[in-house]
Amino acid sequence: MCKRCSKSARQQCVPVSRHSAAPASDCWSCGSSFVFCVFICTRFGTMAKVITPRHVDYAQWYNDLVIHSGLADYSAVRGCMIIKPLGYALWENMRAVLDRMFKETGHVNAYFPLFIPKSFLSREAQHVEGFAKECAVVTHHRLKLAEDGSGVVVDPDAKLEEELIVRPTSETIIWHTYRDWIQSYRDLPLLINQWANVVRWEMRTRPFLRTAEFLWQEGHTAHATREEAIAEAERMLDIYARFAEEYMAMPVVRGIKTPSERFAGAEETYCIEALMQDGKALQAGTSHFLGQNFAKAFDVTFLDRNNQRQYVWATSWGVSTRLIGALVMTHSDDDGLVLPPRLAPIQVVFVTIPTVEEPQMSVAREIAEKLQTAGVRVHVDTDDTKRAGFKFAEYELRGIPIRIAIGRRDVEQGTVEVARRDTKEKVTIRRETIVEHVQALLEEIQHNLLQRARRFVRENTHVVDSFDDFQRIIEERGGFILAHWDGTAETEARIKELTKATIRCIPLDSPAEAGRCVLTGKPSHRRVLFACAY
RNA sequence: CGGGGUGUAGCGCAGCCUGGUAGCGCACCUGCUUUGGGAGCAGGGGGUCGUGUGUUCGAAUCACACCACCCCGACCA
Repeated sequence: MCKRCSKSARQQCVPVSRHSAAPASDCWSCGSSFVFCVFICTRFGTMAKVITPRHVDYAQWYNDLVIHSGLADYSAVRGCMIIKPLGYALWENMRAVLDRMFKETGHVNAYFPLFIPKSFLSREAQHVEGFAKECAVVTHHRLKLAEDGSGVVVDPDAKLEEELIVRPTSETIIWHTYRDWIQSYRDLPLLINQWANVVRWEMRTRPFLRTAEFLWQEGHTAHATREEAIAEAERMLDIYARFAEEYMAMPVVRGIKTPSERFAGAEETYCIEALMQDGKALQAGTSHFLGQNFAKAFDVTFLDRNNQRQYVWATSWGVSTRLIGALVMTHSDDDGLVLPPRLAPIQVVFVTIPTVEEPQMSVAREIAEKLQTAGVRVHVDTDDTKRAGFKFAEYELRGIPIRIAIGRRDVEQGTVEVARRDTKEKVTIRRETIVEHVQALLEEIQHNLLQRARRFVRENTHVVDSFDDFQRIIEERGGFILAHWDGTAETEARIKELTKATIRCIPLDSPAEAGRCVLTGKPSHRRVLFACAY
């Protein structure tokens, strides 16, 4: 694709080599040098999947990877994606871990309607303002056959009395319901979570990162005191951060949002921010202290121990399938996905060489069974229509942490070849030691991914004191910038205008430090985290 | 919502300028030979050329309109 004239790059003939970058060249149409993706010709052999290398075009790499790895597919509906079995299995694993963490902290699951009466969205002014522009609206409830036989049309007689909004989030309908559920301090706290889909009619979409419909969980809690609600919001943020680091191997910065980045209707928005490989930040989860805003809008009160009527205090918190995008952009490389073992749907895959020959298959099955008994998620490839080399590339593309290859020589010598996805290293080991070796290696890969990602964040976090440096770093390298800010929305907006960087958060662990605003020079008492964001 | 671009086989593209009834690579199917990093050879199947109207003896090709999608901005978990 040419950035200037938008023509596709002309196909070029390049011998098959997954490991050499696709060459860039001048645009064949307009002659500019903005071409950033040249297709690799397949004439020289099977070149099933082509992924644009990251250094050529990071956004294209991401799109190629999501499609070719089998995470997701484009759909017939604009802005909506199909989550394929691999992507969905990842989501199921994330959901299982988070669900357990929620339940361990006393939360229970429930399900509220997809449709929300329009009038509900008129209740909390700020909240409405935040979502009104991107809502899908249901106006009719019936179709009929067109009179000219051309298909079906909306039946004008089936107009809804009150239009329904497809939920962009469920605060309104949930708080409408909580009004009936909460009478007394004995009904509190109310700790409910729901796993659901939501719709936000976005202008521009990207697989997993921003789609019109997405899957998420939304927790909605009610509390008797302000302090308890704040503690809840912080506790859930902590769970998100722990999940990101311990399971996704993705380091995050915990912080609070500035007023301009705050959730519509919240008094305080907490967030975890992650840094992607291209130096852009990604909000990976949010937790909100909603104060009494929704309690007041929906008149949710309780009688306390002193028989005093009070409004309840609220929180809401969520993570979405966006986490899959975050996972991809944290660990994956030019050869495909790299999945952390704790979330990988398949942790170890067995490939026999040649294809499916005995006794290699029997050996593979035997070892696989031992691993499975030891709690490892394994897969034995029994497909006899593809060759070993093809399978190697395919499983690397799909991010499986460990591949075990068994050939004739291995059978003779009582060995197997173990290859790890994160470093691409291969070792030949004795068959008897396989279970211990694999278990240790899975742990090491998990650990290595986190360490590698932490190093990346460390090397791309810059403490900056002059606006010149600020601009230069944002332009040349990206990454996180820790700088002083005078605390005003005007300065925040001005910096965004000049650099496209926004305040991602005010880090919770940032120490008090006297300084001067990087733009205005006005006094500041702590550094905030800036970055260009997704 | 502004600016640009593209619609031809499942995917990626050529053909269009200069109208004559559609082609290439991959994928797919069959057979043989291969098999320690995306196999080779031979044969084969598949397309109302985005939609509509017009010009013409004749339209993938020219004109107009419409639709869809993509990219770049503004907006956003």
